[in-house]
Amino acid sequence: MRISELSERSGVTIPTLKYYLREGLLHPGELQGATRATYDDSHLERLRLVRTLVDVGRLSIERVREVVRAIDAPPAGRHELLGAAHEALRPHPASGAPAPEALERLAALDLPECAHSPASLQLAEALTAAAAAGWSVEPETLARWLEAMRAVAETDVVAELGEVSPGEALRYAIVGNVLTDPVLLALRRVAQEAVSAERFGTGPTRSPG
Amino acid sequence: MRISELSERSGVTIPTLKYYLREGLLHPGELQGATRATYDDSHLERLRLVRTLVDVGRLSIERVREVVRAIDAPPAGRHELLGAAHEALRPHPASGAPAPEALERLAALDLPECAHSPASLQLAEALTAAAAAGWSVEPETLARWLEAMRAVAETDVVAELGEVSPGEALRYAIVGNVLTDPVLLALRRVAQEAVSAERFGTGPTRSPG
DNA sequence: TGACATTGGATAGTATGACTCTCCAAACTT
DNA sequence: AAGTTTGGAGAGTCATACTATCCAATGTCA
Repeated sequence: MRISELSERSGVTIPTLKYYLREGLLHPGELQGATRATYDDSHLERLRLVRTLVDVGRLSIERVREVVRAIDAPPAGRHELLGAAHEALRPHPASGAPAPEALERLAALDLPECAHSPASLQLAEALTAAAAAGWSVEPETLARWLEAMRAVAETDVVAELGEVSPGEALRYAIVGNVLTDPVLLALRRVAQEAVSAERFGTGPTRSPG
Repeated sequence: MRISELSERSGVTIPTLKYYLREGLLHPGELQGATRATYDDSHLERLRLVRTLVDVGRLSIERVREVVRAIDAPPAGRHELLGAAHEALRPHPASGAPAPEALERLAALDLPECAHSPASLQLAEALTAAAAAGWSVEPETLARWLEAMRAVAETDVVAELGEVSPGEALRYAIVGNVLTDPVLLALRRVAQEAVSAERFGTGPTRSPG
């Protein structure tokens, strides 16, 4: 298909398509002369990925470029794949390096390959940011939350078991996390409301005194 | 204290402080003449809130303004408080209104006051966005995740039980969610790695074939 | 075959958000 | 009295993510 059809079918304007091509978010179409190129389903799929990362994941264009490059040249091992996905999804740098005491706390969770993975680093950074803002997460709380997230992760990793290519598995892991992170956080809020309703009653208005 | 001291102690530059004052993120200091005003600990605390929301929560300035207004004029009821907190923390509008089928799915979770809370709406929107991007979350998965998040929420709401003012409780709920959402997501990734390691072995590199 | 639309590619411009800078006169400090 | 600091207002800056314009070379269709 030509660029105009790609634009129509993807819902992305031609100027934006050209921008994505320039920025390396979209691989070039097959050139058929100086002023003609054709695009195919791989471009449509890529655009869906890009729009998901941008709209839902709020990733910057630069981060999206990292993601598509990783998907186009994925690591070979299953485990490295997950690391690459988590690396791609790391939150924007808020406060910087994790505090030493945050790293120590990871040891208490007895995880495999503790402080070496992107996820562990992410956790240490999140704990550091919370501590800096005066919020402490108790060790028991952290352990309990980890158990809860383990139950969630059981569901997650099952999805990556299929015999697909590394690039496909990586894309799957990234898109899956980007799309379901908001679901998970919304479920947390819903659960908070449920617990609150149980404790304080479901009546529409109650004064706190 | 004067603005220069407020700047030093908070780590926020004077121009930015003036900007926050203009934008209503920071309440005015006590005027003591045309060119003098004093600030106190309430300003320091407010700045810590604003910086947390901006740096960790990535909230826009406009959203932060909503938050501080809500904290300054909070709803009276305990339950409305949580709703106000969730309203403040709603994700940026990605795809818009939730699909009808997403709303139907909430009914299957047998929650109190299902489709009326900000959190339920957030969940419906997240499910809609996922579906639009071609990702379906199975009902059993959703139910399982809800159970997991309920365990998390038990810890959360306990923190709001204290006999504090509504404004303080609201601030607590908002800051708590903003600071621990990243912790929770990082724990999810860590758990994914743990599960992956269990299934595929902990060896540093394994080819997928 | 020739007018006219489309394309790839390059360059420049725009909109938004979040600051940051500059001024000014009126205090305050010394 | 000289010099610094302040509150307040307005304009300027910077980054990000597009969006618009131009151009010559095709392609298409009457």
